[in-house]
Amino acid sequence: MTPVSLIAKAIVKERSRAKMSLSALAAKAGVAKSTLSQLENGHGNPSIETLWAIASALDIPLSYLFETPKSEFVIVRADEGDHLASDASSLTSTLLADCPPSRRRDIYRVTIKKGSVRKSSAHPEGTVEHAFVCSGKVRIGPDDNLKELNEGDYFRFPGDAEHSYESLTDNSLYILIMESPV
Amino acid sequence: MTPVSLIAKAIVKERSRAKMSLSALAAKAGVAKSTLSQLENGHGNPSIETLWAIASALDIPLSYLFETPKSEFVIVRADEGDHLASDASSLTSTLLADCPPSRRRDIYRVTIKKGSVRKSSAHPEGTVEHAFVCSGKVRIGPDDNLKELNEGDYFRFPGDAEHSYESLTDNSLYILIMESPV
DNA sequence: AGATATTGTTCTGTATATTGAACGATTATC
DNA sequence: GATAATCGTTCAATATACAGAACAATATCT
Repeated sequence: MTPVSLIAKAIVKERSRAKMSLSALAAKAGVAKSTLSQLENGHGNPSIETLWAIASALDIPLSYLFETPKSEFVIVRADEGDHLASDASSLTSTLLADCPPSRRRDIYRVTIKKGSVRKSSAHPEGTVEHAFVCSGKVRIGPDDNLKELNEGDYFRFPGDAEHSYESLTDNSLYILIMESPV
Repeated sequence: MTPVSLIAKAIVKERSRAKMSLSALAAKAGVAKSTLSQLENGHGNPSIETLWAIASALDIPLSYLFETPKSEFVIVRADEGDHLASDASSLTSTLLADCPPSRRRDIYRVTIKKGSVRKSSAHPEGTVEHAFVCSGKVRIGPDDNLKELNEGDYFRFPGDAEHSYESLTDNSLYILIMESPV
């Protein structure tokens, strides 16, 4: 995959997300329509300033033009996971998620009490959430994909749909990592 | 800060890290020395293919040419932290770390037994580690900045120096997030 | 020391990215 | 239904990024 074709796809995708016409984006970015048109068709070899102008007009950081997205469910139970090689047998380490390039990963500590259900509306498209339960038992996930997690369980799910959190024990503590396209 | 000046600094820094001469890098990347020279001096407006070639020759992803690093210690005790507003009082959420642009954040689950001390040599410059203790008590951090962490504690520290992990209880479980410049 | 590479910078010709206008095709407005 | 606006593409002219050679300065040889 050549860099230009990657960029081409990214621009097309972002422009449709921003609901802008090619002409409008070109005008806002201060580049010629023809330039943008060629770019979106994967032709040419744009300069960095051109890309910068386009990214700014789209309100996204430059690096977002190089990423390749993905989104899926992953659940790793407390006793599961690919253990990494470790010289000391007293230590086991499991890679729960490797980070795609150019994404934000904000880290939260969350405590939740039994009784109420915490609803969260859909985050921006492409958002992914990672939950890791430290103590207690929680029911979590998109409304059509709720999972029950025990201590040590890890769950990754799309955050760009309505989802909820609920504690099934008196108190629950979990780490929430909110991953969003920058 | 203009994009070209950012790129200029990044290339200079990376080239010195790779211990390459300007001529050697230009040759490996397949671009003229003059082009590279101008770039490093912040002149011109490079095309994406030129940057791509240089990044490849430096063995780094393109997006690394746009980042601005930082590194510091942060520790948030179990009962500390800036709680975010929450409609339901049954839920408290604390932002432990917001993610700088263009960095990898790989997530690990780690269990460690009492007795041995797990040593880790220095990771690439700019690496930051986040540790969140789920159960047990651990002593963790760079050798000159070891911290004792209890359940619920969060600790962020530079990973580009020698550091170690040790369990002070029979068993400990913590989440380790390895943040690296990419 | 003398000779020879190698360092990074500056210059000029050429290739090409960018522009602005003209284009037909669609959609909106009256 | 006719007019007007906007859509995205294609074309010629211009601005400029790139390659290659010449350059002085430093480093590495015999």
